Amino acid sequence: MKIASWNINSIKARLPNVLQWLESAQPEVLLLQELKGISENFPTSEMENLGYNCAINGQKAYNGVAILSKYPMDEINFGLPDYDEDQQARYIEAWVRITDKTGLRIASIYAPNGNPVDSEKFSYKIDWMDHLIEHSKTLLNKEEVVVLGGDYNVIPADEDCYDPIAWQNDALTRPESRSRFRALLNLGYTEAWRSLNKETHVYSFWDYQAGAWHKDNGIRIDHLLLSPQAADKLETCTIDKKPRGQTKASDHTPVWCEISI
DNA sequence: ATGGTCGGTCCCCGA
Repeated sequence: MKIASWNINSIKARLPNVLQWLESAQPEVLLLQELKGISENFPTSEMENLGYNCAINGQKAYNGVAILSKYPMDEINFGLPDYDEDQQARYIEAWVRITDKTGLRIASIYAPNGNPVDSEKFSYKIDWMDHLIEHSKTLLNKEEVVVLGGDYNVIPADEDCYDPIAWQNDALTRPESRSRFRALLNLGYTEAWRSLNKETHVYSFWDYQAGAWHKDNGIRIDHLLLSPQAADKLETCTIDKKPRGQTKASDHTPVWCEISI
C-alpha cells in the first residue's frame, strides 16, 4: 500500500502536475495540502477518472486539505475534533476501507506556518499542534494502522535544513515547534522517512525565491507519522524530487511510503 | 547584476 503526501500550493494551478504524477507514481492514497480553494471547486471528476475517491476539506483562497484514495473512505473527520474555534481548513481524516474487516486511518495535515514568531500566528501554530497532539493520543488508543501525513511546517532537526543559522529564529525551527513535533514521536509515532534514512540535508521544500531549488537550499517539513501498528509494516519511504524540477512546480515535492497492508 | 517567486484575490496577504 503506497501512501503519499504533497503540498501542491493550489490544486487549480497544479492539476496537470498532480494528474501526471498520479499516473506515473500510482499511489493507493495521496494526501494533499494547500488546495487554496473551496471544496466545490475541487476537480473531483478528474481524480475519479484515475480511480480515486475524494474527501475534501477546502476553503476560499487559503489552506485546504484532501485525501484521494483508490479504496472507499468512511468516518470522515473534517477538522480536528474538539477544536471548533479553528476557522482554517487544515485537517481531514478518514477510515480507508480495504475490506470489510481491514483498513487504516489516514489524515492529511497542514499545520500553520507560524511566522512571524512574535505574532498571534505563532501562538496559533502552537495551539493547533497541541490540539493535534491530543487527537493523536486518542487515535493511538484504537490500536489501528494510522498514518498522519502532511506539511507539519516543522524542521525536525538542524540537519533537515540547508542553513540552520539563517533559520534559527524561524517558526519552523523554534524549540516550541520542535518540542510539539517531538511530542508526537514520544507518544509512539514513527517519522517514516527519518526512521529508514541516515542521510542528512535531504529536503521536501524549496522556496520559489533566490534560486533555492537550483542551489538545493531546501528544508524537510513534509512528514509521514505512523502509529506502531503502521510502523511495524513500513517497507520503504522516499522523497520524490522529480516533481519539484518540473515547470509550474509546487514549492513542495511528494513524500511517500510503502506499508505492507 | 544591490535583483532573483508564486498563487489567490481585491490593488495586498500568505508562504
